[in-house]
Amino acid sequence: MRHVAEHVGMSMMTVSRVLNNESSVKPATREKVMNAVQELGYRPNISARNLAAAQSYFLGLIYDNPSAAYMSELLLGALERCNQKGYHLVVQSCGPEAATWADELTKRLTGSHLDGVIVPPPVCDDPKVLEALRRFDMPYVCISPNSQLPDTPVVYMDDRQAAYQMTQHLLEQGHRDIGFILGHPNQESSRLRYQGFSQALGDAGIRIDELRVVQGFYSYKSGFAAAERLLSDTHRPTAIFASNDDMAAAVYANAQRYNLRIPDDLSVVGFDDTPTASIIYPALTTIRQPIAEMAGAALDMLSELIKKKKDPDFEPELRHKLDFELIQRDSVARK
Amino acid sequence: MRHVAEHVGMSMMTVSRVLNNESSVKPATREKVMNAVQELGYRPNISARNLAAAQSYFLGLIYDNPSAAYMSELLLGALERCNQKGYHLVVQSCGPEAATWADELTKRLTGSHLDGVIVPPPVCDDPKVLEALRRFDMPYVCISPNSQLPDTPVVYMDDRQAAYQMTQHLLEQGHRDIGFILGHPNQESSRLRYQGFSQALGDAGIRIDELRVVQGFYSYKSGFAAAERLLSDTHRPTAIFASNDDMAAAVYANAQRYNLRIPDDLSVVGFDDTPTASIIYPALTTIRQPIAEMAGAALDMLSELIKKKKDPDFEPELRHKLDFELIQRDSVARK
DNA sequence: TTGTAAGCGTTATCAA
DNA sequence: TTGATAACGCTTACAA
Repeated sequence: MRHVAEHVGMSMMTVSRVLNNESSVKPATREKVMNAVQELGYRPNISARNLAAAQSYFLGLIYDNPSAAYMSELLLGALERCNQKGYHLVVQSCGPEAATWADELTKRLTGSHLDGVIVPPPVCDDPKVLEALRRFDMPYVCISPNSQLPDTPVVYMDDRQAAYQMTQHLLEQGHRDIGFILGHPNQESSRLRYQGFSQALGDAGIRIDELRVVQGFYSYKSGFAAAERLLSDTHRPTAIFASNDDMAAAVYANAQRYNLRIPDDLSVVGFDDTPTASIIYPALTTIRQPIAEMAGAALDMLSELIKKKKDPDFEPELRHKLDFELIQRDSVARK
Repeated sequence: MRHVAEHVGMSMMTVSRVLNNESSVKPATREKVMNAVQELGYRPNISARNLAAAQSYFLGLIYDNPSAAYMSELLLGALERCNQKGYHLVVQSCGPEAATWADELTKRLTGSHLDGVIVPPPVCDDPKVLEALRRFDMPYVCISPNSQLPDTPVVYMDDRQAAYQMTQHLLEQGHRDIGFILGHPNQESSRLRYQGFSQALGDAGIRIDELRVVQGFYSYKSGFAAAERLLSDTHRPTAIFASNDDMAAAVYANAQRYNLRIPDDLSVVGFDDTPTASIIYPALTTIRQPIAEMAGAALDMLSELIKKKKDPDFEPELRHKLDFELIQRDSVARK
């Protein structure tokens, strides 16, 4: 940095200010400095900056036992935005025991020099975790939490609306007798997806047959069992709406045992648009969750919150809703 | 750190030495310091350490357009080991144009304060990239590169041996007429897997039918086309060995169009053990690549290389072979 | 709008 | 085996 300063005949402070985009620099000076930086190929030393500014530019991502596909997309999305914004991501895995999430976190947070953390499900649904975070005065953003507390920054998607739209799609294709496989009872998304489904049916004036709604747990295995209940019935539904892609894949598997061809004998739709959806045959019609975008939005929000910590007048948005997309592939036939 | 030093009545230097595991500390002193560290809940400031030690504890992971599943496992594996060793991972995405990988890299490396980089495929197969790395005197480790140059540190798996063993498994189940779908012609793994296959056949005294060996490109789509060529034959093979799981999934899809039941009418095996392998029905017999372990091993090797940079007498291993695993599931039947 | 001086928390160096 | 002191490269706080 000294080189640059000498090169333009100014003090290091001016260079520093230019590099940090501070407003109190004359444009001409700024440009001169920028040129010198380019010319000399100068890059600031991150450690020195962090040390002096008492900021680490480290962001935490707390996770536990997630679906690998979900985690991977989240990670990639977060990583990319981090690179853009000059942050670094520290991925922290909590233990699998729900009771200790908060303790684990406390341990890791103590003396870690994180500027903020991103909290995806299911960790964000532990009130103790959020409480610990607040105790540390650590900025955080939750992703798709079960409940949206008023003072908690969140990034989310409208699961209810997505399920509603998917059900409408089935209805438009002439299906009237639709089976539904629920997600995990502890997760709000399950409830929302079911709500969207039943509301669409209600709005179309179709009475919901409770025998057609079976419990699943978002796992392949649970989906297989649920499909069994739906398909073993002599009077089968013409379409099945599985609350996620893994369970939809399980419906495919079980349908084969009954010699049912998809979509001719049975239409199937899923939710999430994981890689699974394109690799099973026929390719699955599903809802695309913008997971990577969520991570990006969460990072944006987090950096605002960090800014707010220094300048409390600043009032960042606390909730950000992202759009889903209904992806039509080959698993739905006209009835 | 001062607190700790005062607490044990010693200088900060001693504390520093204990924390860095230096040998020249009396065990009694070490223990006392450690206790104080525990008691006071002291955590070193990473930025300050990096600044003083002129090490960043940042490691780069250079990637481009990888299979999401592969990347995700690699990432998670690398991340975990990084956490253990006190490193941080900076994930760098190169552009998709092969011509510019090295340039991209040069740009990112200039002034970035990375201590070393991990180079997974396909980036590690660009000689210019390796050359650039050497020019920067930047320690690096390649993962599963196409060619193993003598002075290049690598972590790899024995693809040939794995394919050999898989073919033996098929042979043991009584299959004699086995179709093979090749991987991408530019990737050495394709060649090795095919070598293993043909060698196993040769060792069993079976002549290889060249019509049974069809080109694929590791993609679902290419696998589908390849399967078509194999299955449209009136005299069909009794088993198909696809060079990866995605292509095996495509064989499943195509088999359905011919009303072939797996494994009764057709046995199928894959390679990689991606999540796909467990989500398709019936679950796929395949080879598990220890991707996360490779990342871990690469990190170990990298930290040795970084050590060597300071202490050139030190001679770390330059190649590390990891074990694969043959995972038997439900896609192979006795013939 | 720019500059000066002090210090951020650690480790390297040299001396004891 | 331990300690004193000077960096490390940058930013904050204040002064000009």
